[in-house]
Amino acid sequence: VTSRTRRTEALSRERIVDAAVALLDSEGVGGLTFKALTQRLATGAGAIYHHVAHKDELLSAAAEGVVAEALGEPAEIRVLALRLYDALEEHPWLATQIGVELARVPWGGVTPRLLEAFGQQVRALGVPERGWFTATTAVMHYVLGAAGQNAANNATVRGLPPTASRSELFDHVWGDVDPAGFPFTRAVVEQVREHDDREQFLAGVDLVLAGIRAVY
Amino acid sequence: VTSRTRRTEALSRERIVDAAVALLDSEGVGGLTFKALTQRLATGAGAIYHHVAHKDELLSAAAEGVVAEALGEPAEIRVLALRLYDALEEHPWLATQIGVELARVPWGGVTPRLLEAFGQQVRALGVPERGWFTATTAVMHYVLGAAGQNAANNATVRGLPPTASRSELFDHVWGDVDPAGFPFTRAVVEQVREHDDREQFLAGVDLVLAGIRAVY
DNA sequence: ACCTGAACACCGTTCAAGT
DNA sequence: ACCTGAACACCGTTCAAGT
Repeated sequence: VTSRTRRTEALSRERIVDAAVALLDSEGVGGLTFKALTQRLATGAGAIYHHVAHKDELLSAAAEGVVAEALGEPAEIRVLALRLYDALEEHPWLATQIGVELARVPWGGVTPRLLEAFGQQVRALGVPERGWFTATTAVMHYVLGAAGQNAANNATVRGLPPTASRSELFDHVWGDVDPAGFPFTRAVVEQVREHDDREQFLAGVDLVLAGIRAVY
Repeated sequence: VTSRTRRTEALSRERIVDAAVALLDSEGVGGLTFKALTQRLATGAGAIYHHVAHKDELLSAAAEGVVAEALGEPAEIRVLALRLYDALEEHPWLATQIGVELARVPWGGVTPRLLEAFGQQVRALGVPERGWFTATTAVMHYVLGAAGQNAANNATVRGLPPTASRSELFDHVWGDVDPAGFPFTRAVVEQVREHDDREQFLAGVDLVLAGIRAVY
């Protein structure tokens, strides 16, 4: 006999983190509460604290799992960049959380993982040791920043009525910006309207790569 | 006669935002609560809501004020970068908040301000219009990412006993990272130990600038 | 050891009442 | 119009009690 809300598996850190990721994906950062988590896992709040020290650790673990999966096997920088681009699109909450992780001291799991994955490829490009840090962080920060901003835009598109055009999205993003005071911004937005987001993103990666080649 | 908790000035949006920045600077993000704010301003919670829609708007306004002041008059990219570097060091909470602002749709005041300031300088470099967006976002994301991470590190130093050496800081940042699984990260940390943070940061800016010159 | 769930301290926000 | 501050709904975390 099975009860109506039977516990399929024993509670574990892994099951808790998986449930957290599912909640973050479907409800956003605000959706991850201990109430929602205990309901989904059919357990009590204390049970979760038996596997995880506090909510921050849960968010870190969620981010690390997704980042680790996205980075996957070693690959050239453009491939790593696109994998993160896709991961951020799939998990929009990840952009902000990666920002939190990079600012965390001492370093958690996400920061060394990113540094290592991109760094090994920078080394493979033939960059001398003195340039490793500069080159790696330049790539990393561009990739995470640009991919994060793109993810936020796309998450907004999904929230608009499905008939909304790409133009309407841009008008929505543009918002209340005063065109008079921001001539450059206005020109850039008009120009981006016609470009493919992914190509635009890769152009930025190539720009940083060109800088690496020019300097080292 | 003056009462003991006299109200020096009438409440205004500006005074509220100033108090918020002061609280954020001294207590961190966690220190900005309506309780602390009402105490500091000697008022009630409702009074604040009469000038500001909700806490998010308060954080946005705080970030915009600081960013606007940091950007100041137009200047070449390296100067803008250093101004932001210093501003983030002085206001560590700003790093995370800028991340939030860049992900906000529709755009708030911070994003167009940053895009405009850097963009005008990119244009001045002679970059053709098709490269404006790519070049500007590449610079912007590197500057904000690198400066933010540096700010987080320095905020941690300030929290350590004043006798703590730069080496001890690095050991603290390094934390529990397993050297075996992260050979590149280990090498980079050892190398960064001996460099000046600000020069390191500027080297990254120059790397991106070299990329811009190489591509356009 | 692992789990339950009521209790606690704290938070952002609202609103009837005051001036 | 501007302000007061108690009340409300909600949140993360704790802990005595159960198995």
